[in-house]
Amino acid sequence: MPYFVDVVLPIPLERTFTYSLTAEEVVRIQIGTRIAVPFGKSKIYTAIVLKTHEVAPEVYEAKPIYQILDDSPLVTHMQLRHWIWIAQYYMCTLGEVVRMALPSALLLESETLILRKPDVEINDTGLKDDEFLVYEALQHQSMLKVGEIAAIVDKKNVLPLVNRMVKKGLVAQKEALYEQYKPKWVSFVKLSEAYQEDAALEVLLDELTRAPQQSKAILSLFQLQSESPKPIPLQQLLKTSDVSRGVVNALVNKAVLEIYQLQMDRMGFDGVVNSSEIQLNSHQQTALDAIQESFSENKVALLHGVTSSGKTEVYIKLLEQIITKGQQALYLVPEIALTAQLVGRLRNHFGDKIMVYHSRYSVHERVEVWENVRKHTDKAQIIIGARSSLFLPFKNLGFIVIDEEHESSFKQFDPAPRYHARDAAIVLAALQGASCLLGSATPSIETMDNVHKGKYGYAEISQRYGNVLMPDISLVDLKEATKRKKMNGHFSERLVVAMNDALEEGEQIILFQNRRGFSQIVECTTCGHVPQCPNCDVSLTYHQYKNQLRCHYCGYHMAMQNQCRACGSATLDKKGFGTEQIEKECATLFPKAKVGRMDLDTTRGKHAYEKIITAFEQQEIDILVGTQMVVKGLDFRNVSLVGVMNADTLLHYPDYRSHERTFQMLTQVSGRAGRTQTRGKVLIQTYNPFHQILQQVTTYDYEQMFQQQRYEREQFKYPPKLKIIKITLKTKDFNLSNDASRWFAKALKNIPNIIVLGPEAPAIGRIRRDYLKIIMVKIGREQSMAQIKNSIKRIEQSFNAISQFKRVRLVYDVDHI
DNA sequence: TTGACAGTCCGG
DNA sequence: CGGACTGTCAAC
Repeated sequence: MPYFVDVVLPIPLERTFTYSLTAEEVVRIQIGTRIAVPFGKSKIYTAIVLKTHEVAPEVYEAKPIYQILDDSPLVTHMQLRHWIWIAQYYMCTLGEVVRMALPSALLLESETLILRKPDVEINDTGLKDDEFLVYEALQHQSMLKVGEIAAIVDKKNVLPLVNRMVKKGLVAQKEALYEQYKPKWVSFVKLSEAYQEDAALEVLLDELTRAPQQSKAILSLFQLQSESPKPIPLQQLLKTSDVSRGVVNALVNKAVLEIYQLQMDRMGFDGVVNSSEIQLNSHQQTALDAIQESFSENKVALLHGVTSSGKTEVYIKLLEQIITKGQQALYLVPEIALTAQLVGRLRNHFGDKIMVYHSRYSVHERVEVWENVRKHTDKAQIIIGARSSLFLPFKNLGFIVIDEEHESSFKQFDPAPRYHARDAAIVLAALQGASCLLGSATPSIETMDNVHKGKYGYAEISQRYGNVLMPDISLVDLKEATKRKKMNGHFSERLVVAMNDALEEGEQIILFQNRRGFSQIVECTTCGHVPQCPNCDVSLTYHQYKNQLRCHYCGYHMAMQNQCRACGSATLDKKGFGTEQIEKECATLFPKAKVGRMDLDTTRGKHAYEKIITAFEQQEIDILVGTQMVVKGLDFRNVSLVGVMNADTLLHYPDYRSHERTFQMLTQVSGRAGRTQTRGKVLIQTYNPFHQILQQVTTYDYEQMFQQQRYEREQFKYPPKLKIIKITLKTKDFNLSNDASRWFAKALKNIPNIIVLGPEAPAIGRIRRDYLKIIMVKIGREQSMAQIKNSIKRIEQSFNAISQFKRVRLVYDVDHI
């Protein structure tokens, strides 16, 4: 009887693929097992088993699989169900979800290797230049990867070259699968069996009197043993005793010591746990009760607590309860907020019951977290992570908390799946029967709307922890200040005075400059020419750290020019009002103060971010100038003044969320001020001091902001009243992009009960040589999303049946932010 | 997404 | 005419 297996491959194809299995293989495979399968002419991919059966495919012959990769399934049923939901809801393929979900080290792919043939003798004249280059390289290395060959001969497509050489019998080709994950082994030392008894030991020490280094090593070992019963790493012994590895080796040869290996996780925690019980104040306790009440009704709950009201303590209480029940918990944070501060605080409380998971981790570290979660080890009781931690193989998930719920970085933008981690987390919680808590000082309109509809539970903390007062926020009218010539660069007189006061008191200052003005462009002051990206419709931006001009969208870069490309004059000027400029102005205005800067440029390295934060915490920096980054959940005790350089760029951002986002951002950044007894001060510079949103920020009127925004969204047909699907068409041919997008929009308009807007060219009309067109589809809440998505997919099929449209790529973004 | 294959463009 | 490049199609 033949057996078959249906699998999903980590590539953007709708279909599943069927392979044949032997009777012996079929018993080793379950749903969720990884198997390696040949795909196409030569590639081998990792696939996930969806089902095994005995129905032979009719129109093709199934290939046999290559290899079974797991003894037990790597992916749980629950995960697969969740992933299928994501693929369906966000209109992408299951394969794309799989690629995103699995750490890349678990997704082995074959690589073509080019090998030297041992006994090939060649007269060099028979070889072409590039062939000779490859041949020569192979005399030094026994094998080369395709990419390496491309680098050697400096060509993009080297496959024809390789094929030619294989045909000539110069080289051989091989497909190899790499096991990318290598467990880390650490050496430990212990005393041999024979010397465990005291008598034997005494004899030994006597013998070693003439080998002082060796006895020093033994004594250090004793010392370490007495300090802790844990295994003693070899490295630690060497360090404590300060003897060389040779000395230890000698003892091993004498059979006094033994060295053994243990597999270690790359991430350990060896700090001190301060498990003193957390005491909630009455506001926190009331909130906790309300949350638990919602949970008992199986509702998602929102914790709406003003900045520094102590939301984290409430989370910790709930986390404690979950892990005592023997369940796992997930603590989701926006990518940027993964600061050492939060992790440190939770580690301090929970010790090594916590693991952290996010994209800055190496592939190895990610596999370790994956395995610990899958086995539900003690270390993986609580996972703190960015959005991708939703995809971990939880066994018994009891609780998800989504901190800073309103953050738009929870929505994935570029590669599919374009999912919203908050929404996907709520679905995951429902699947797993886990409770789900959203936390924010400035909840999103969507979430608050769900509260008002009674769909979500609600808890509020309106007092700051320790009854610290909310900062005093005032607006500074830039128009007025400019008219009266009271501006000094980008600083109003009021801001300068306030800063001087703060500095005199020895207090710290944060200056917030939003990202819009971050990048510097280069302009010729003679002819006005600004260097453009050749592939995209954007100006190149200047990057000081490499003295380069770069494109944000495609990565194109060139060296900084000395002369204008258009007119040849050497009058190039760097323009743009970024953090760097503010930093410079600060240095002139406040020569005695130490100024630090935090933006994309200065936080490039792995630890750069932490370094700046630490320097600021330890008050080595007086004034911190930063972009959005400074807004996120940081706790600085000594900051008494926050200055917002210009609120208007935030406000006038052209999308329906700009007002909501301005409120959130300004409220959050204000929250950085005055976290101790002195009342913090916030100065917001703006040309529109009478703008509603700014007024609402100064009066902390969330409710009014919410009511007004919800009303506006309803009037102008935006979420939460309606759902939005953004469809982007990309193609290299401008006319085609017009024709195709018009055709598509026209077809969409035949779907009843939806609103179709566009096609329209986005602000940046061309990226990576592709012309872009955008069509927005708005769907009423009462409509069936699934049905409408099906109709859209059907239109896509007819679209693709038109031959000229085949080279237009379609991108769906459901719940576009 | 990848790779093979066909069609097309370009310089010699 | 070969080589490089582009578009199109199938993959189990």
